[in-house]
Amino acid sequence: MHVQFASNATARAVPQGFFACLASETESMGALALPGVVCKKPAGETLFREGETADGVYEVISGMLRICKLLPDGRRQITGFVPAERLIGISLGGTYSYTAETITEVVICCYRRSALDRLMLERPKLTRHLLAAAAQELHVAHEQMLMLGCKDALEKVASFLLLMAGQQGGGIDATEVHLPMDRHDIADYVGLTVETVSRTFTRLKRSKVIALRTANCVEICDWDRLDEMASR
Amino acid sequence: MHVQFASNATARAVPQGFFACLASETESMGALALPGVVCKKPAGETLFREGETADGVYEVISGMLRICKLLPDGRRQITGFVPAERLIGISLGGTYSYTAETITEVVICCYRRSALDRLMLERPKLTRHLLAAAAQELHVAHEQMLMLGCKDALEKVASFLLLMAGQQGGGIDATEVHLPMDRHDIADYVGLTVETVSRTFTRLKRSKVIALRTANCVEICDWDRLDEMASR
DNA sequence: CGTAATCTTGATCTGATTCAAATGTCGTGG
DNA sequence: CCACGACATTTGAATCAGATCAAGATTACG
Repeated sequence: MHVQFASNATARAVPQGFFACLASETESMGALALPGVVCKKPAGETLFREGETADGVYEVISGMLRICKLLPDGRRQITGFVPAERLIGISLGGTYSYTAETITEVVICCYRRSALDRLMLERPKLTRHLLAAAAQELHVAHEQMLMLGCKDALEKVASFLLLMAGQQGGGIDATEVHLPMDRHDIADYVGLTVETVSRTFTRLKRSKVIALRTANCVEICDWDRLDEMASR
Repeated sequence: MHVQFASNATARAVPQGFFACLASETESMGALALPGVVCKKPAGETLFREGETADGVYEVISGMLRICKLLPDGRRQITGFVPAERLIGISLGGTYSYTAETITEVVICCYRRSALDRLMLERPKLTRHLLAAAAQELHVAHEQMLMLGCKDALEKVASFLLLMAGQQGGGIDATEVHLPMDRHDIADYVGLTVETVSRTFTRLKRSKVIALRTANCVEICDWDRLDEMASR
């Protein structure tokens, strides 16, 4: 496969869904060369900022990023956490409409927007795959709006935990959920303050629905009640 | 153009962006027949519900719809108001992830998912157009999350008014903004109660930033201050 | 007109924020 | 290994923005 590795890249993980989609196309296998560049970034780095010209689409291979938007006075909304196998940066306008920052060390694969644009015209399936990804993102965004607008603190935190548990894969009953982000990130995601998030965690702890191994490792003890608490 | 008109259809408006995209494709103009069905719906009707199998994509020709999601206990989040020239129902999963209801009488054009799916493989530009629409929706969704999670009542209502003013087209300085939805809809959109929305309107009125011709016709008197109040 | 709905206003209550301090965790260097 | 400091998390007490409950005022409509 025709992939350039950047500076400090690791070859251990191979891009999954997106790349697979490209590889499986029967037509013009010879000209497959989508110039995806795999590279590694340390935790706490900015991949791109809201407003910058959107010249790349990224696939997360391992690690986690946060997507956020800021108000002029510094208030921050985290609109999503992006785990492995997901794309970021689909925007198709001239500029990114959000900022992407690494939470952990990540390995990502970068595709240049210009190359993608060219390919999309030749590869209907690629475009459809991107459309599917966008539709999925949109679905998640709608769920989050429901949470932000309607739910109270307990419901928000419960929903957040279930979301994390879900995207941690591991299937049902993988009771150990690891939270790579800090309380401040969680707070900005659910639209509460750090203090309220912390209080809510202890509330869940006291009611024996969860247990905290460490501050960022949650054991879910009672899935059914957590589900109820999330109000769906 | 090959369009069927349903029962009580009006021919006055011709589908814009989406249709135009199809028509402008050079290839296979003969087989252009995308079976779009134009029809009229009265106010207060449900176009489709969250969870139903998503078998259609709709283009709004005139009028306005609301997109909403419900919690089991009836709490409602309106995730968007859809004006003319916009698409609803891009989901690509098996089911709609939200409910669409008419606020005013609307004229819409319905495209069957199956037909669209077939066409997408032949028409890269169509798929790209859908992708662009999805990306735009995603951008708006992110803005709304920022609003729901970070802003206070005044900022929310100000943002809402600016959004409505903006999508009312009419260019800048079209100070008359018509609000086809009721206060309850607005409340569920910005994540407040009807009472708080009402109080906020009077607050804006007293500070001479807006004036209310009627309950659903707002005159924006001071754009700059409204802009500040929205915090961007 | 009169009735029902929507919208506005007022008084009170409450969940979340704010401010402040204590506790816990981790890495560094003595 | 332990002491120290920096930082994240938790807890507590006071305050406040928005919700709730309860009337009025206004508009729409048969």
